Amino acid sequence: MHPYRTHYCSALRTTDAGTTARLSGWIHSKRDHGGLLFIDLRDETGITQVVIPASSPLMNKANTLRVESVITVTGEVVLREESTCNPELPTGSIELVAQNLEVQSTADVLPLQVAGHEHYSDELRLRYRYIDLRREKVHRNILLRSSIITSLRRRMTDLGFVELQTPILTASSPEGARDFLVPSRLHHGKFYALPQAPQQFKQLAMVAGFDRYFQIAPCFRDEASRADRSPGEFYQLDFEMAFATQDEIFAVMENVLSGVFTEFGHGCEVSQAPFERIPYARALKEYGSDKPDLRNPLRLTDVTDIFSGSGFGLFARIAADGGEIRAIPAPDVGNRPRSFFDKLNAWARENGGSGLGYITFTETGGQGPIAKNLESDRTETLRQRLELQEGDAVFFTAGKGLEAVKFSGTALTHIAKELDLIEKDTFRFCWVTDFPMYERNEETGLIDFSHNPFSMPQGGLEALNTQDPLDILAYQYDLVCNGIELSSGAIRNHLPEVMIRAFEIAGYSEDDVKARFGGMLNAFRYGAPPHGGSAPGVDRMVMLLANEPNIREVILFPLNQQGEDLMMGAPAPIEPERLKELSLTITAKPSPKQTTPKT
RNA sequence: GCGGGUGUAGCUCAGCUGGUUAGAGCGCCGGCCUGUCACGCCGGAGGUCGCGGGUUCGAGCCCCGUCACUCGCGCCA
Repeated sequence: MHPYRTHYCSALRTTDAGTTARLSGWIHSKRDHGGLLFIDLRDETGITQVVIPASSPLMNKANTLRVESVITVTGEVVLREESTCNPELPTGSIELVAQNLEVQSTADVLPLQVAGHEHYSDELRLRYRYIDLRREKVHRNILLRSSIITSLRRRMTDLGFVELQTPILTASSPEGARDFLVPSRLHHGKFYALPQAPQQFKQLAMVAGFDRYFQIAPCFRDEASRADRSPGEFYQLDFEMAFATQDEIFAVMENVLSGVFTEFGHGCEVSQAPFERIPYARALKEYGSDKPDLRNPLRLTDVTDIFSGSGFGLFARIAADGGEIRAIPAPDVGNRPRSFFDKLNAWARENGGSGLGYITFTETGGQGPIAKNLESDRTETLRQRLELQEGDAVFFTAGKGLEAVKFSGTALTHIAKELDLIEKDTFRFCWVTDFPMYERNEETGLIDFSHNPFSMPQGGLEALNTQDPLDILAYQYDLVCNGIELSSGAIRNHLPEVMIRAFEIAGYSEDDVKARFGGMLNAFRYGAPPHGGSAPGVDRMVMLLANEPNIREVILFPLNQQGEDLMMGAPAPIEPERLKELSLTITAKPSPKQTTPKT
């Protein structure tokens, strides 16, 4: 049809000079010099400068086009004069002199500009996501995501995993989050649920004799969002292995994630196998978190014994009350002004702590409000235990229970950031292992599963029958990278009697278990292999590799913080006929306070 | 559900201690320009200062309420 090859906008080089080329793309920018018009023509691959000469009959047509209009230009590839080359562009030594210009589509005045690096509100960007996605950075993120997923698939396949598709319309599952429900038209009054994870299906695939399964799996949870947690839906690299030990599962993840992070981590240092393994109990003790950030060189130290019965009454009382005093070393802060410590103290008060006491060490011993009241031999013991010197300081968090532990972890991270101690340009992975099987529900006081109810308890049936449930650990592990939880996984419980007993401890009767998970329970009665797996989050992986602080930057069409799609207008009310067909009635929204209806 | 931040032109923002006709950059429209590459120069249009109420001689600014967006807490194994 056309006598010329169609090129991409990044294709032409000096060697193409003299040939005729045909380029299609968006008008990235226009520079009108009166008698001479330059157009930067852009497609996904790059930009080529198009020139419309003074004498050209195309001038009028081209003049009326706004940026982001779509055109096809045919013309001669011409070498630029040396002084007019653009070294910024791979195509910068040639230009296309237009002989024909076809307008494919004109653009209205844009709500946001594609060229340039202007900052736009998320609301605007999401409403016009199709324009936003033309912009270089976010477009590159989405391409990166595609490459990462391709790489994950290849690496899993190379390790002998097969990709299977599990159902999207399924039954409600008990995994903790709220389900998205889908009303059934054919089954009056009944609902499907969208899967929070393919958990039960992948386990059933193991029972079905598939040895190694994986899937880039969509997961749905009706919970609030965070900057690193998109509302509604997200993707996991879901996988499961038959006859695998915990170490074998770790080895797969270490291989795949080390590989992917090295491949896409643009030179950042990446943890190599084996990743450090930190038992849950130790993670809380040393990091105050079940998501340790190994880039942080600081560790927590328990100094409760030093303050117990000491002259510093506040901490002595907390210790006597069963609380804990935790110390955070702050090396080389002796010359910081008082305001540095005051600022940290203020931060603590705003972030869930009652304050952040400290002692600074000088040649005359401990200084500061705490040191005034603490016996000097205790101060010295403290200094020695934390291996601190003159010019260093130590911060304290004090309190009782998990909340206090978590605050100590938050403070540990904050102080390291303030002191600029967090290692840069590196991906530090670790496993957090040996999660407790059960925990006490703070509200009800009853025993609850602390993580995945389908995990195998360590010690099996005997442990369930003989130990305090709160002491039982599970073969349950998290994969953490730079303090971000990438993945949860477990060796699963594949023994019906152990499963029934495990649920019994959490308050489910055998009949409950049969009613709710009958499918899986039955399956385990016909020969089930021991198995386990994990499911690292794809979105978070891409976030880390794209170095983006917000998960929306790596999702093609993300929902906003409230879980709405501003572009498509979702969620939306539906027609009364559809409700009727589904036998559904919408009642007024229950409201805790009286609100005036909008007019 | 709760707490913080933001809301001023199509967009990004400035706007002093409450004081005359609310500004800039980009974009848009018109004009000039043959070597620019985020072209340049000249001119122009464009505003319910999120919305409602209050205080005041006077409110973009202060107070109360409300809405939207966003960050965090709760929630999410």
